[in-house]
Amino acid sequence: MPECTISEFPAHVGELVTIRGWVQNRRSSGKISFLIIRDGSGICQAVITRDVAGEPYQEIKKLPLESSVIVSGVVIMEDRAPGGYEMQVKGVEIVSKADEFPIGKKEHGPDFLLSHRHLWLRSPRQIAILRIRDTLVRHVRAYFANKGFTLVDTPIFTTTYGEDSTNLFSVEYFDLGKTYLTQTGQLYLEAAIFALGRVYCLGPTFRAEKSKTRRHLTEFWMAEAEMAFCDHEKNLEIQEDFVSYVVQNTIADRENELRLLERDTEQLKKVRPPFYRISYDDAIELLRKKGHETAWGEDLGGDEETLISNTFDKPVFIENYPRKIKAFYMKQHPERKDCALCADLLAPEGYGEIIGGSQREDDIGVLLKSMQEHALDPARYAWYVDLRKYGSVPHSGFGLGIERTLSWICGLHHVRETIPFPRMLYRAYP
RNA sequence: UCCCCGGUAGCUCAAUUGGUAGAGCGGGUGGCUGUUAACCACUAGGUUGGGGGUUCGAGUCCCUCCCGGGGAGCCA
Repeated sequence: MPECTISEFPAHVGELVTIRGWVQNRRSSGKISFLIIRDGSGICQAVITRDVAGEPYQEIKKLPLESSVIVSGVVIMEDRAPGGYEMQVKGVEIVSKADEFPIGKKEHGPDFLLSHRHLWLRSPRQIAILRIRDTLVRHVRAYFANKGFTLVDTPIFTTTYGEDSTNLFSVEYFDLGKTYLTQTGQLYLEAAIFALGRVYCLGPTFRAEKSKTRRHLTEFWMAEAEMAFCDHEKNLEIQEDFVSYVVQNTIADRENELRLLERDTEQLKKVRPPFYRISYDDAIELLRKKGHETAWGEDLGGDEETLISNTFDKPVFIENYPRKIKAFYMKQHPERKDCALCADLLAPEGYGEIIGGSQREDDIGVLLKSMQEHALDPARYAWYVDLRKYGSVPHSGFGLGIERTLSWICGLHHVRETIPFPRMLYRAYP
């Protein structure tokens, strides 16, 4: 008997086929049972009657949810069935009868669901999010491949830190003492542009921040790009193009999943270049007009970001932050010496920062001074400083947070649903 | 580290000014040939997060500890 997947049903109408999967739901009557089967490609309704099944019918109608089964039957078109196709069952082989499944059909609280994340993944909503995540990542890679970027895998263990030393996870590394789990691949990407011109990486990053908010994970994935001979202006243009590309392609490919999540994609369809651009100075002024006093020189918090991003119907860049609140490697603004040639990109609808980017300091003198101001040990960064000695060029780059971007695309309340196994302040299980 | 909220049946939640701990779902038993979180009947299921205190009496009030959630700081 030919095997097929549920997603292939349209090509097998009227045929006798076999599918393999799990019992996602079950409804039964005296002489007829409806099993909802999930096989990883989709779900279908399988109809079993006592007359056809005979003696095993009594066992089939009581199958515990999530039991694994091999089901054979004829595929028909049926409006009453979810998805429009149905299997009229000839036989059911029980592979493994499940214990009582902890995740029921009614609602559950976040604590319970997170503790059962390994089982929660099977629910339709989580399946939809994981599929959209896969699609998003594919388009991120496709964009870079199409635009002449080379993938450069950056190390997870590092001895330099890109952002802030207090937020590093440290690891004992044989006889070399402490190394740290990477916060960013950027510094290594900078080395690679001298070989490859345009490069990107996509991997996990780790931040030991004691953050308990819906925007934070201790382990998250970031797509980072770095480009030689690229100034701040060009950097923003590429980011607009990149974000528009991945958003438009992802929502086009995943209409069904986004509908299941009840995501209104009208706002997302507007995500096309150019995005809005305001300076940090303007942002402070905008916040003041909205009755939210923020002193110049302070970083923008979650509330501030939400307020600003809700003001615009498309993503907005906030440019030229004060240097003292930004990383040491950002290039000094030529006119505003106290500001950096950088920009954060805020997603609309209150989702906040999804990209941080900047032109990098290529002047060795200014870089060394900046490292001094940030109290960094020059010995650890000798290799990074070297890059300014051997053919230094203007260069820029940015990093996109995969989970925050996915959270925005899916319209989720919390980033924890965007990653298969979230790592949070008080949670590293399962 | 700080602020706020929560912890009651396997799960989601009720329980009046302190007065005999309940419901829905899930489980079990039975019924039903087109169900859509199916439905109907019956049934089992509890050291109310731990410890201490006030009281004739505590799920409820007080103290303390533990666990979780949301937020702040920080950040993608």
